[in-house]
Amino acid sequence: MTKIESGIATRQRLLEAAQELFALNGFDRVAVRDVTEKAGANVAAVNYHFGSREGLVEKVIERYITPINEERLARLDELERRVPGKMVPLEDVIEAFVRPFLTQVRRSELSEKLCLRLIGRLMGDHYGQMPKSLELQFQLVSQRFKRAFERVLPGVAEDDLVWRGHFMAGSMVHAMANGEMLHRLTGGVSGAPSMELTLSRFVKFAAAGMRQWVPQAPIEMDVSDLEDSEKNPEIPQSEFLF
Amino acid sequence: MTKIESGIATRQRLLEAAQELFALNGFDRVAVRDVTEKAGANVAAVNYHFGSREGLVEKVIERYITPINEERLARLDELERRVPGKMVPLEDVIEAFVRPFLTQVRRSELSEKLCLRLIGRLMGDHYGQMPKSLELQFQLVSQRFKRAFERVLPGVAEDDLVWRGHFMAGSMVHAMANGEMLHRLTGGVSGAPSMELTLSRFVKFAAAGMRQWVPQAPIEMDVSDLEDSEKNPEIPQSEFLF
DNA sequence: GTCTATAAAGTGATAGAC
DNA sequence: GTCTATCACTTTATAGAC
Repeated sequence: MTKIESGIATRQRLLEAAQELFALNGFDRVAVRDVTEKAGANVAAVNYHFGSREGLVEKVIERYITPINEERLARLDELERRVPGKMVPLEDVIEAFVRPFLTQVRRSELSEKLCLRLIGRLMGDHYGQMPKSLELQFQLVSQRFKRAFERVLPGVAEDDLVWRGHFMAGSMVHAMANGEMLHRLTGGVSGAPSMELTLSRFVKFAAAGMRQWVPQAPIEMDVSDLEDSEKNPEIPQSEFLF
Repeated sequence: MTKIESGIATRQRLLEAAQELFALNGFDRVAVRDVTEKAGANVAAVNYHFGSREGLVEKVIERYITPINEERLARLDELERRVPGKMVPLEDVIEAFVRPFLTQVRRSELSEKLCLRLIGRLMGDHYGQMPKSLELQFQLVSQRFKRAFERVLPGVAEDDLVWRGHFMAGSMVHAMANGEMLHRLTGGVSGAPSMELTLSRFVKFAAAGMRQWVPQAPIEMDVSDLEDSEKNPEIPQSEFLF
C-alpha cells in the first residue's frame, strides 16, 4: 500500500489512489480514509474535491469509461467511411468494440493486471447502475454497434443479434477481469496472458459466435496431424432444438 | 423489504433472508443487522449460527454453487456413458455446463430474476476469492469439462481450448446477471427473457465460438429474403492475423 | 438457542480555523 | 485549498443473563 508521490495536484492524486484501491478491493470495500491516506491528502479532501464519496466513485468510472466509448465510436466511424460499397469484416467491427480497452490499459497509470481488474469491476458492479452521465453514452454506443452488426450480419434476426452482442460483451468483461485467475485455475496451460494475443483469441471467439456459421456440407478439416481414430469423428450435424 | 415468515428454523430463515438481500444489493452492501431484521431473528443470531458475517456469506455461496457443480458433473458422467464409440455433440457438453443454472433457479426460493442476479454476483464478486471449500470443486469441474471439450473438439490446441472455455463461461455469467438490463438497454428488442430460450441462444453462441468453423469454400447462404444489394456481400475471408 | 447491553472500531461528512 | 476536531451514525462481534 504505497503512498502516491506528492506534488501532483491533490485532485489527481486522489483519483489515482482511488482507482488503484478500487481495482484491488472493489468499490465497496474502500473507505474515504483509505483513499486520502494513500494519496497523502487530508481526510476532508475527497469531500472538498468531489462533494462526496459517491462523487469520487463516479469520477473514477467516467475517467475510465468515457475515453473507451469515444474510441469505440471513432473506430466505428472510420470503419464506416472505408470503401462505401464494400462490406466491412465482422472481425473489424468486433475489434472496434474491444480494442479501446487495450488502449485504455496502456494509457492508464495502473499496471496491466490492475487496470483490467478495475475495468472488469466497473462493468460488473456498476453495469446496472452507471452514473447518469454514462447511461446515454452506453445507449449511443450499443445503438451504433447494433446497427453496425446488422449491416455486417445481414439475415440475422434482430433479437438474435442483440443477444449475441450481449454474450459477446459478457465474455469480454469476464475475460478481462479474470484472465489471471484463468492462469491459476488451469495450472498455467492458458499461457502467460499477453493482451494482444488474448484480444486476437477473443475476436475469433466472438466472431464465430456472432455469425454462427453452420456448414451446409461435410466440412473440410485439416486432419493431417490427427490420429487415425480421430480422422472421422462423427461431427454433430446439430439437431439442436430446444 | 418483507420479513420472512417465522416458524422455520432460524438458521434457514437467516440464509433465505441473506440470499435475497445479497441478490438485491450485492454482498458488500448488506449489514448483518439487515439480515437478522429481515429474518425476524436477533442481531446475535448470525454470529451464533455462522460464526461471523463472513461465515454466512460462505454458506450462502456454497448453498447455491455446490448443487450446480454436482449436477454439472452428473450430466457429464451421463454424456460420457452414452454410446461409447460415438462422439457426443459439442452442444450437449455445453448444455451440461449451463443447464444446472436453470435447475438451480427453479429450485431456489428466490424469483427467477433475483436468483439469476445472485448467481451473477457470486461469480462476479467472488470468482477470484471463492471459499476454500469451493476452490477444489471448481478445479474439478473445470478439469473435467476441459477434458470433455478436448474430446469433442479434437485438433484444437490446449491453450486455445482453455481460452475458449473461459470466454464461454464469461458470456454465461454476464448474460445471467444482466439479462433484464439488456431488455432495458435495447428498448425491449431482445424480447421478454425466457430462460429456456436464452439457454438455447447461449448454447448456439458458445458452440460456434468453441468450434470456430471457418468455411473452406464460399458459403451457401440463404439469400432468398434479402434485398438485391445484399445478395452478394463480400464475405470476409478473414485474413485475420494480429 | 435467544436475548439485551455494550464494546470497540470504523464510517462519511462538515464546521471553522488557518 | 488544506487542516483539525468532532459529530452522528453504523459496523461486527461478544459477554452474560435468561
